[in-house]
Amino acid sequence: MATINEVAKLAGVSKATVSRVLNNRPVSSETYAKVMKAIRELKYQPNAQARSLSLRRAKVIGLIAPDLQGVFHGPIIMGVEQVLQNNDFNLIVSRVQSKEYRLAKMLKEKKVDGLIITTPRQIGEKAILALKRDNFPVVVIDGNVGKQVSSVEIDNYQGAFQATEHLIKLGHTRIAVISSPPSFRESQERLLGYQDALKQYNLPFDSTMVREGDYLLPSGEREMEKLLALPSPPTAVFAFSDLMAIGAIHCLFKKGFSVPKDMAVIGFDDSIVAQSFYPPLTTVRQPIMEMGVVAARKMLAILSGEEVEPTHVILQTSLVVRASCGADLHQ
Amino acid sequence: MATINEVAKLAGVSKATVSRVLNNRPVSSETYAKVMKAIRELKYQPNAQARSLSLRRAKVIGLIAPDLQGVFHGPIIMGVEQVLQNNDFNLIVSRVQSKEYRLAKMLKEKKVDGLIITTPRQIGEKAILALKRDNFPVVVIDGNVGKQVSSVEIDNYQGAFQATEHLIKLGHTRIAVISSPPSFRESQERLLGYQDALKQYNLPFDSTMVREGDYLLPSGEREMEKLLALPSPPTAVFAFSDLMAIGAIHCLFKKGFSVPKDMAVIGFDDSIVAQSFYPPLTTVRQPIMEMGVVAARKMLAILSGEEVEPTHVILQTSLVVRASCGADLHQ
DNA sequence: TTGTATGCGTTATCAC
DNA sequence: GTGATAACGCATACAA
Repeated sequence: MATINEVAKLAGVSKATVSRVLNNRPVSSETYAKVMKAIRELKYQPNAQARSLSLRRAKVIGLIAPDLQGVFHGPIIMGVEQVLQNNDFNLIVSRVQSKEYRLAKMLKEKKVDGLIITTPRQIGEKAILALKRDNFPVVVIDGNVGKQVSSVEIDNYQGAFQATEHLIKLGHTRIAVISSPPSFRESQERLLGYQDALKQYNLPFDSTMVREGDYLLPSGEREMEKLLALPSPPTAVFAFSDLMAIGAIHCLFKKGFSVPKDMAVIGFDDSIVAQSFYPPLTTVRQPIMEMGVVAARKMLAILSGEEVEPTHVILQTSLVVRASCGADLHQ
Repeated sequence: MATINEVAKLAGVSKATVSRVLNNRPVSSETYAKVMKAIRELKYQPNAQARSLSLRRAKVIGLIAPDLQGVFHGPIIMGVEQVLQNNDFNLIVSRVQSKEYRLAKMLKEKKVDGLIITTPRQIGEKAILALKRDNFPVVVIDGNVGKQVSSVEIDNYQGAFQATEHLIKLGHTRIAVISSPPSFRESQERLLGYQDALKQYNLPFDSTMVREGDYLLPSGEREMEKLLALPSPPTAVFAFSDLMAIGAIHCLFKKGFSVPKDMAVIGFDDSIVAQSFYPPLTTVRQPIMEMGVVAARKMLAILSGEEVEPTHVILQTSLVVRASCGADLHQ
């Protein structure tokens, strides 16, 4: 590959001048033409590494996630990459490993200009705050590490409220919940939304109605079974993930029950499994890809100096009514 | 951040010596100790960009895909990133845009050392061959661009044969196919596997039994409907994706049919939707993540000079028997 | 407007 | 074993 020196030589100018036309700085139209001609002839392509070293920025940002696929992190990657690509940045993705030090490494090596960290449960708040303290650009998705670091989250409270309210308006009074681990912040937020909806409609809160799952299908199936064994079982169940909702339905189907006739079921996420299941799942839609988009925009704003103070955006959920609760069966 | 110069100064040695300890070259144990002490004190971290510029390799490889999420490309990314991380490489992911030139750009800029390209339908054979001609390290996943470029694919023929044979052994003689677009190579390979299985068991091939879908759910539903309208409908259907198989089942359920009692349905992929659907889908499993793993290993081998001649590995599929064909209902 | 010289932070090639 | 010094390829302050 040709270098800037060869282009300069062929065009009969100094490499400083070549650099100028590359960066759209004022040059005479004649030299511009000469240089462009040489660039084309040599098929010259600037070396990104040399440029990065000189400019002290890589035009690469890193994304750290516990998982690089799946219904949650997949769309986030899509969203992030989309806006980065439109701004001529590249995206390095990395799955977080046990050794948390890897996190800071990419930044300190200057391999990336900033880091977007999603669902930083395994990483730990202190590690992220340490980065922030060293003044590294950091944006967190779906995690709470304090007000010092910019973040984008979704409104878990509101999502849970919507789901519960939907069930209540359908006439249900005994509404069970299959939750995620209580230690997760979103579990608490969603549980609060559920309880507040109950309260607002003067329905009693019954602690036997809330079961703990782990977001995956088998836990939904398992907890539904326990719910069914209750002296007074629920008539509707709100699962904190689509997969657990589907797991609950598996249990119901195996026992010969019908959905939504015998039991209304509502999920959370609106992932591909919600749309493709039969009956199509009513669920709370998380604007997942948009989280990635917003996070990437925020990172770019930080890098360009537009955003100096950390900000926190909370994206709204929306209820997607399909067939698993008995409304709008015309899907 | 400290540089190698500051470390040298603090340790009272030259930066060449610091570089030596960093790269495990012979130094006296005393100087080694001095340098390490200085490194620790300054929290020195080598600058990856400077190193890349000097070494002319970035220790980054790029992955170009039509999509960065979903049941196919998500696992591929996982597989690739896993082996790269274990070898201290980073992964830049990029969704292929209309402008194909972006493809070569990362390579020519030396932002990445090599490129893994998946499902290169939109990219075009000539663009990839052009890269190969310029001697850029390239590995293709799930695409055929000729013997010149290393590739990893799955055995579509065998997968289709397995699926068809399974249905035949279950007693079916009228087996329909919901295919993918005939222009796709894998469509042809799978169709051949289907036909050969028929032939091997002395079953006639009926062209009205093969319908064309587009891998997505609605097309499965649509084509199932047409199949049902036939004078002599099939008793089993083999869809070339899980989503189309599920679409077919949607159609069946809406018409009051039961699966597998009234119709056996088999899919292809073994994606998350196959496992979570009810009835759980019998399907042909593609070792998707493994494709990523193999591709990444191959890329590393190319870069280290181990692999000089292009090789082509074909991964085997396996039949996952669940409930949608009536066998092994004990799932 | 253009050229010269220097810096960016490494590694590598020499000498010593 | 160790230390100068020259690349690596680009951007830029300063001169001209």
